[in-house]
Amino acid sequence: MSTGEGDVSTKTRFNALARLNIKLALCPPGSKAPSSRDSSPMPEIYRPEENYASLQMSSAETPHAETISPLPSSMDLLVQDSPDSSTSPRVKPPPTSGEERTVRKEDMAQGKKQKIRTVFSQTQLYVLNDRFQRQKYLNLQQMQELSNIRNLSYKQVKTWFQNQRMKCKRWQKNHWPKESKSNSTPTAEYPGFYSYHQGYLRNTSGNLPIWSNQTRNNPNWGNQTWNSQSWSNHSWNGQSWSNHSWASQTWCPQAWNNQLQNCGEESLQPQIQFQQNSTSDLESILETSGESHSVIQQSAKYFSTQQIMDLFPNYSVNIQPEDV
DNA sequence: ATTCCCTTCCAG
DNA sequence: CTGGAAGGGAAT
Repeated sequence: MSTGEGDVSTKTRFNALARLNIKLALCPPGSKAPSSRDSSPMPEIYRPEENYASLQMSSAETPHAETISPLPSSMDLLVQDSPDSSTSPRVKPPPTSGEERTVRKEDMAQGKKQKIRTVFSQTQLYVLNDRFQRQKYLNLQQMQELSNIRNLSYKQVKTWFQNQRMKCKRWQKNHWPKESKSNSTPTAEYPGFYSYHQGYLRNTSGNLPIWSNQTRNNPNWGNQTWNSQSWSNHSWNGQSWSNHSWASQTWCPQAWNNQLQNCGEESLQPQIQFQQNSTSDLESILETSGESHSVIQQSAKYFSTQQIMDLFPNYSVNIQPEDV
């Protein structure tokens, strides 16, 4: 734990992108997308210092470097993020100089460390979910790349994926407790994706403010139609994920490793598919950086200004300061 | 090193 | 109170 994440700064591909210096004129649908920028002026998330430095982002922040408690392993966490929305990943209400909300001194005294619960932004969750849908296990490199996309630490990505797997697994178990010997792939309908009540994402009830069904999706969700091939050539240059990782999944190997198997087929169709060819991943697209700017333009249709900035921190986005 | 699994405990 | 990020332990 101490050493924990080996967050090697791998942010390089963005440099190329940054040069493009694409400027977008965004017009959020209804100009009210995630208006709820509300109170918290500078949302932020924790992230390891390793990455922290390079991505300048709206550096203006760092207003009050949240003094994170004496958390040993959270020492590597820094606060910083771009404004996103109401769900802004703000962390830990400031200890409030004056009234430390009784920070469980007893616990601290007992050696218990104070936890800080990060709240990921919508866009971060979107990227993560988007990836998780088609890939349940990431190798080191992939996690690092993913973490760089949105200023998350490797550790956070890893933890998030682990938690997602457990959540999905739990959900599945509850929904097919009796695996009627059906050896076939347990088509789970894990509705967990996009059901983050904290944000606007919410698929379960068809309440998708931002990236609602933009059509453009092929009816084959959860089918290995486009998925299978897209991932097969996506190369797992990582080492052992194929062997060790998913082979060890005892409870439901097929569902998991199936890089394409997504836990919630019909339940989560709303998803933006910028280009439904080789890679539909936001991150993947970004990495290729070639046609990235079209992607951004695309995304501008569905994301709010803040979200765009959130997703493409290194782009100079021409935004209209529409905030409340 | 990773994973699963359970637990802890904060944020909403 | 719940959801979920993170801590920690055991197994691999």
